[in-house]
Amino acid sequence: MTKKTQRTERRSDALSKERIVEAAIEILDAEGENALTFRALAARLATGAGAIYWHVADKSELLTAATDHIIGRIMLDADGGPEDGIRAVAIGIFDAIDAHPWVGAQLSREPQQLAMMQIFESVGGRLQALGVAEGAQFDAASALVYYILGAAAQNAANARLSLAGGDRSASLAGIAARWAQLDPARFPFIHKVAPHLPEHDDRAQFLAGIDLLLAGIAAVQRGT
Amino acid sequence: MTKKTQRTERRSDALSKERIVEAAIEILDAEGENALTFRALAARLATGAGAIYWHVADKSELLTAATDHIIGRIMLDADGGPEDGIRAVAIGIFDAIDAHPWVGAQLSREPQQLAMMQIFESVGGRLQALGVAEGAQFDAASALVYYILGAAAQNAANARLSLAGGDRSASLAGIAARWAQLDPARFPFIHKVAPHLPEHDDRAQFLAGIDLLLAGIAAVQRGT
DNA sequence: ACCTGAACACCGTTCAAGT
DNA sequence: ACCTGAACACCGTTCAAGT
Repeated sequence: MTKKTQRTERRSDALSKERIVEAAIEILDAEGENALTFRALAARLATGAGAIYWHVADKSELLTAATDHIIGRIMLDADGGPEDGIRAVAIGIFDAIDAHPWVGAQLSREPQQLAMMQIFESVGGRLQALGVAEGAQFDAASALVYYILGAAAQNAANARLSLAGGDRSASLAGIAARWAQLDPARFPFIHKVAPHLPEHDDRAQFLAGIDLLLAGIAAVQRGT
Repeated sequence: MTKKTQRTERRSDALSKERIVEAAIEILDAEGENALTFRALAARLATGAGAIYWHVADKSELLTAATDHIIGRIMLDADGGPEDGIRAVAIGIFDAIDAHPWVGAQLSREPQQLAMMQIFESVGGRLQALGVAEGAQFDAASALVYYILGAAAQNAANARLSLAGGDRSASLAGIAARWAQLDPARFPFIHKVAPHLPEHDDRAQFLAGIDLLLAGIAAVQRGT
């Protein structure tokens, strides 16, 4: 019969690393990497800037945790046979970085973080299932992971540009225009390719690269 | 017969973009990315911080110019047949980033810079010489460039770690130790691979990845 | 144990003033 | 035209002080 029970709502939101990371992700997604400051984060969490340091060592740990959070979720639902599994992992990462460009930058900044290890493990394990020779597995896994991260970082950077200047097809057209300005004598290949850029599908091209690597791995395996 | 000609030595070193970029490269190489500030740069050039802005728009342009400077030199001396030329370009970039880790980070940050275009052109042109079908050239070139940049960024990050903690083999051993601590049930592949890490050769592994891609490109070409 | 918020040291960048 | 250096706005991080 206590009428004045815990009417104070008990701030269900006592600060925690998890809540901090979630708020950081919201800021990163909505306003980009530059907008994530401890002051902005503290304001959003309605606390002092210093409070965050009780739960998180520094900004680097915050970004690492945010990246692990995103990638960790992805890695759960990659399925299918070994080859398709590798494609699924790759596409999962690609789409995650499309949705959260800052993840791409962070992955290539901090190679020892858990997210990287998960990617490496899930690719490597599937290569084993694919029957790749023991001695070749490490190199093959590295190649796939390097490729995935390289594409990820590039896409993150391009997304950053698009964020600044309009939509995707507009910014592709802008890039094509810049390419066309390069000296044709010095850059013949780029000139030949530039017109195809606006119609070009990042995601399909990314997958094509994965398939090239898988084809190379298969070719080496059968001794071609 | 003017005795007091220009005895003032005429500071042969009037500020210029080129001198600024060179000084920036020296700081980046010697003390890392964090050490490059406009104040440090001004001090080294014996001028005011603001003077630099007369020659360079901002820090981003400075890093872009420094990166273009390094990569531009590399691209001149890649030689050999088309396949070997691609390997030479790749190894040139790898070694450049080994010597200047900050280049690796910068390349994946600014994909539209001249250095990237040169890499793309020199890889793409050689694919054409290799006889890769028109429609497959763009994807193949992208795959190679993504891979090269991904490996570059990872190596840059690892070099940053080594710079902090001792030499390369020591830091590889450190990484192997961290890998061994991961849960073996969740990370069986990493556990199998960890012991091979200390004896492992970054550069050879990087080249192995290039060869996988070239093998894949060849396989697709002959329709396998 | 956890939070507050002022303070510190340090940035990139600008700009009035000099030559 | 080019340089100087103080000033501005803004960081990450620390820490004495509170509850």
